[in-house]
This record gives sequence, C-alpha cells and structure tokens, in this order.
Amino acid sequence: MSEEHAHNHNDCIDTALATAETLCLEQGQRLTKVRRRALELIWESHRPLGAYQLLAKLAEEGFNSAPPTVYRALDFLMNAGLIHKVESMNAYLGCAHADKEHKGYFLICDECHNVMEFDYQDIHASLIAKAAQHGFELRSETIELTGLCADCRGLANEVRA
Amino acid sequence: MSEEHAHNHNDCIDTALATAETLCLEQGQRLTKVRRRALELIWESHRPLGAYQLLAKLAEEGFNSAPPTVYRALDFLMNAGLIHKVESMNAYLGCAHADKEHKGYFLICDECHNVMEFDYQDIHASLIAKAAQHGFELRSETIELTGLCADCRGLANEVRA
DNA sequence: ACTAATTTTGTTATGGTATAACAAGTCTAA
DNA sequence: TTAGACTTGTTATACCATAACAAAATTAGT
Ligand SMILES: [Zn+2]
Ligand SMILES: [Zn+2]
Ligand SMILES: [Zn+2]
Ligand SMILES: [Zn+2]
Repeated sequence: MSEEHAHNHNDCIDTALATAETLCLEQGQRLTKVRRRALELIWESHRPLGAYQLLAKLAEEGFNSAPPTVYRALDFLMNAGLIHKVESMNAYLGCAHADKEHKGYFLICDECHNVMEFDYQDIHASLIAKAAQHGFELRSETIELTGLCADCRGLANEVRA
Repeated sequence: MSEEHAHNHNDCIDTALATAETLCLEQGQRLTKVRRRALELIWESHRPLGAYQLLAKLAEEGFNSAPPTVYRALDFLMNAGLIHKVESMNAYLGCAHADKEHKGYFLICDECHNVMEFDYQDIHASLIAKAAQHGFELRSETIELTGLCADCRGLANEVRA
C-alpha cells in the first residue's frame, strides 16, 4: 500500500470527517453522533471493518449494542457515499473520494489486509463496452482485487523510485 | 443473457458434468455422489444458488442436511474450478469453462438474476498493469457487474442482429 | 411555544451465511 | 489386511443482516 504507507493517518481521518460534514450539510443530511463516530471508527485504519467489529467498538463507548444500530449507520454512510462495502470480505471501508462520483475499485492485500481504493476510467469504459457487446446495460460494478501490496512485497522503494 | 437465451439447457448440464468427470479423473479427485449432485443442482439454472438453497435440495433427496455437507461440496467444487462463488450475492454458479484456467468475470442481471460469465483478457491485462503501478502483485480478481441483460431490456434481437 | 409530520433511535426477534471440532465411516495402496 | 488418507456425520457455535414495532428526538408550520 505504497500511497498509504508512512503517512500521517490522522490526516486521512480529519479529511474524511471534514468531507463528511461538508457533504451532509450540502445534502441536508444529518451526521448524527453515532453516524459520525461509526465513520471515525471505520477510518481508524485502511483495513475494512466488519459490522460486528464496529458494533463492539460503538458499544464500548456507550452506544446501543443491537445490530440495527450499526447497520443503520452503515446504510446511511454508504448512501452518502462516505464508505464502501467490500463484498468479498463482508466489511466496510472509508472512501477517500466521497466528494467525487465514482465506483469503488479495490486492491486488497492478502498479507496486511490493507485496502487501497483506486479509480480507473479506462477499465470502467472497457467494462461498459464489454457489457454492451453482450446487450447488457451496466448499472453497478464490484471490482475487488487481492494480492500482495508493495510493502508486503518489500518493494516500496523500487516501485516509488 | 442473449448467449444463453433459448438454448437447450440440458446441454449445459451434460457438458458441465462430463467436464467435471474428466477433470476429476485427470486430477485424481473423487466426484462423489453428493458432490456430483450438488454440481447438477447448481447447474439447474444460470442463476447463482445459495448454499442453504442447495442444502435444502440435497436434503430433499436424502442427503445429510447439516451445513458442513453443503459447504464441503462447495469447497470441493470451487477448488476443482467447477463452480464460482458470486461474492456480491453469497451464491454459487456453475462454471462453463472449467477446463481452462481463468478468472470468473460476471454480468449479473438485476431483473431475471441470470448470470453470464465472460472472459476478457484485455481487462485482465489492464488490471495486472494497474496493480503493478501501485506496486501490487495481483493474485485474484472479483469482477461482478450488475445491470440489465439483453432479454430484460427487450433488445435480444437488435443486439444479436 | 405548540403541534404535527418526519426522521432517528431503541428493542426484540429472527433469518441467512459459514466454520470449528471431533467422531465415524469409506477408500486406497502397501 | 491393515494403516493412512480421505470423506462424511454430527453437534455446536460464530458471524452477517434484516423485520417489525415502539419510543424519542428533530424539524417545520402555526
Ligand atoms: Zn491513512
Ligand atoms: Zn500488505
Ligand atoms: Zn444453459
Ligand atoms: Zn435479465
């Protein structure tokens, strides 16, 4: 995860939360305490967080501990475009580009479990074209790639050079 | 699902089972009764089948009705490359190209729930390249597209013309 | 401020997906 | 034939997600 490596992750969190505030304000959505805290907790790392892991963290802090609490927060955050669900992991990840309309394409490290979101217009266009060849009208895309990230390959320097 | 439309689906099943027999023989794997029947049941349609749906069908036919029965069969069939898991649906689909090394790329119809598997070397190459740009070594790909198939758009004729 | 409508949260219950752990049976090859 | 490997049976449990309805809080109109 070279882009995310050796960075001040507090910046990630601060930016994400500031973006969330702005977006919710613009769209007349309410970023309530539990929603805001859920988003912060998801952003604690670049690893996707399971719904029940999140629920446990929220419960520790005095929030209600029944599943609907966390799924409601997750639904809200997903609808607002502030997080993505990683289908292959049944887990949730903060979105770093919430202010731009986009699909979530993910690179998932099998070793450290960090996930990098990437955007790739070329692939998106290719997929639309490919689907059209089959008479298929594309609506949504789940693109989740796994493998080894740069750090886990020990190649961070070479690659970034 | 224009390619799959108006076809004799028994051919799909027969071909899939014959391929399974051959592959298992070649690889010294045992296609036992429950595994074989599970594969047939998954191939009953081009719609992915949930593990518990499959379990119910097997149970009706006198197979053991505990979850490990079905998950073991599914694990076997997936390892043998005879089926794929559709992650975004938590469901399993017969693979029509089990004899070729490939990734499963899927077009999933939101309306009729049929799934078409497609292969797309260009996209595969693009993804490897894109991953490499991030220092990432690709191991597996989950590509699941949803939308409307040709039949459900009522465009089968135009597209196939 | 008062009230009604809307949204959010609390609560209980249930359904759907998947695996751990260990025992028993079956197949295969020496 | 017997040991080892593989497969299946069985019980229990963990994890993921939603339905349904009640209560509380927020918002908007008066
Ligand atoms: Zn970060
Ligand atoms: Zn890694
Ligand atoms: Zn068919
Ligand atoms: Zn369709």
